[in-house]
Amino acid sequence: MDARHLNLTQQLVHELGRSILKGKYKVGGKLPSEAELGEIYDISRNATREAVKMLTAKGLISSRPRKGIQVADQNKWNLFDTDVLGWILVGKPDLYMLRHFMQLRQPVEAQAAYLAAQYATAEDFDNIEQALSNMQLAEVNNDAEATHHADVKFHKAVLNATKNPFFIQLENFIEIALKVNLRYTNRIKPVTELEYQAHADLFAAIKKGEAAKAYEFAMSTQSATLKLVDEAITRSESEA
Amino acid sequence: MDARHLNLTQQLVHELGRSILKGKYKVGGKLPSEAELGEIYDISRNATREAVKMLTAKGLISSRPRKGIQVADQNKWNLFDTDVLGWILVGKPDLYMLRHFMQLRQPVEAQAAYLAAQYATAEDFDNIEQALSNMQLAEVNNDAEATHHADVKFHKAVLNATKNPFFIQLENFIEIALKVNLRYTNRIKPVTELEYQAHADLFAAIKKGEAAKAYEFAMSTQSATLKLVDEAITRSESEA
DNA sequence: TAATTTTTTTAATAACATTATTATAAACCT
DNA sequence: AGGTTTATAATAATGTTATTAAAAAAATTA
Repeated sequence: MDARHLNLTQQLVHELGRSILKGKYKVGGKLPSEAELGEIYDISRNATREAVKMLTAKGLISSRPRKGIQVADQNKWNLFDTDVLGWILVGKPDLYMLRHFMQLRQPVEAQAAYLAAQYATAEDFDNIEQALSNMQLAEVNNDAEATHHADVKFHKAVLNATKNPFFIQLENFIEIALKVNLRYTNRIKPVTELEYQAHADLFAAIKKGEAAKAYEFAMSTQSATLKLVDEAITRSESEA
Repeated sequence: MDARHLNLTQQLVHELGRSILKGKYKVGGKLPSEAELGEIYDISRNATREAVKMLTAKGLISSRPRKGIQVADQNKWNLFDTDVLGWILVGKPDLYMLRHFMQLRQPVEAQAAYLAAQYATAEDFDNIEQALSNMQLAEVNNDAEATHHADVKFHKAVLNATKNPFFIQLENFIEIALKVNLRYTNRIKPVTELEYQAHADLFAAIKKGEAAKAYEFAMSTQSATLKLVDEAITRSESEA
């Protein structure tokens, strides 16, 4: 799991980041002091301090003299940070989390499709098309992993085509959203067919520059998934 | 400008962050080495290193042995980080940047309104309503600053009402978007009337739980602004 | 109760040793 | 000779240790 090529600081950042998102350290609760952390993980205080600073920069913790290091309020967390998103996966994403992802993903994907139809270049078309053919191939071979991979690539390519740095930045968000989705796919969406066709239709609209149409395609696809998630939640709540 | 209560590390973080977003250090270009930075800003190497780590955590720079500290690719920047967003303002946001903001803001606000209509609590209603009355008062008094302040508060209250951490996190994004907007308001939108009414209509829909209606209200408001920005860009491009 | 002292913890500096990376040059093979 | 591999040296970050300063909470005292 842990890449050994990471330097000590980054190793500790990931260790603590994961721990916080797993709930080992509670929101508002205290972490061990600098000295103690250094002791526990057997690294110097300076390396420890650097890790603390990095986590502070990501909004996960705050550290003040005499108060020590404490987990910050969740609304301070930089949820769009690649690392933090990754740690969410390591944590315990549930159906509610999946809904949160989908609630944002829906309008983002739709608008991205709209913008892509307006701003995509020939290179973007190539990228999207390649992801698409990979997806088709993977589906024919019934290769779930390859399908997922192509899916991620497709959506990233669309985001890239928007030429909007905010949407491009959301690549990470979409990637993690897809991973969380994957985790629940069996439960909420038994049928994985027709995935390719929906993506192909979206691409066709983008390539023709039909922004409104692309928007509607993306919107309805995401809307369908969101509906499934809502239903799954309703189901699980009625069971309990 | 610089708050003196910030510690040295944070002061340097802001100094360098602003410099990078102002373009003083170009993307892919090199910053002074750790030792040099310490020399320049007259702080120790440890404090410098901590600042470098924080900026690394925000995706602005990367530092590797022998290569030195260099400005990372823009697509690595954590654009949704509060600090980074703030530094964008200090930089030179132009109409294109405003468009980028609006392109994302539009669907986010619309979806937020939709979700708020579903999930808002009595407390949320109070918060939104209070912002609304502040806005009305400010408009009557022709107090631009107070209007802006109430505007920010209104949109933050709506985002909060979604109960979705991702939307709540986007408070910063919306706040900066509004500030960038404000900077261009005179140029792109000479008439600032009817602001209150649009917000009041949106709140009414949210309070009645009419999600689809709230969505449409927000969408059309944002759409109108985006259109104005698009037109302003077309105008300025035809002039040049 | 209010002011003061103590104690804990981070903030900051300094000096030093290590490791990783890259450019350069030397050696080595066709 | 030309190209490839292999040492080597230079550079800059990485990491450690030690010490002092400042801040803030808690305990003590007037």
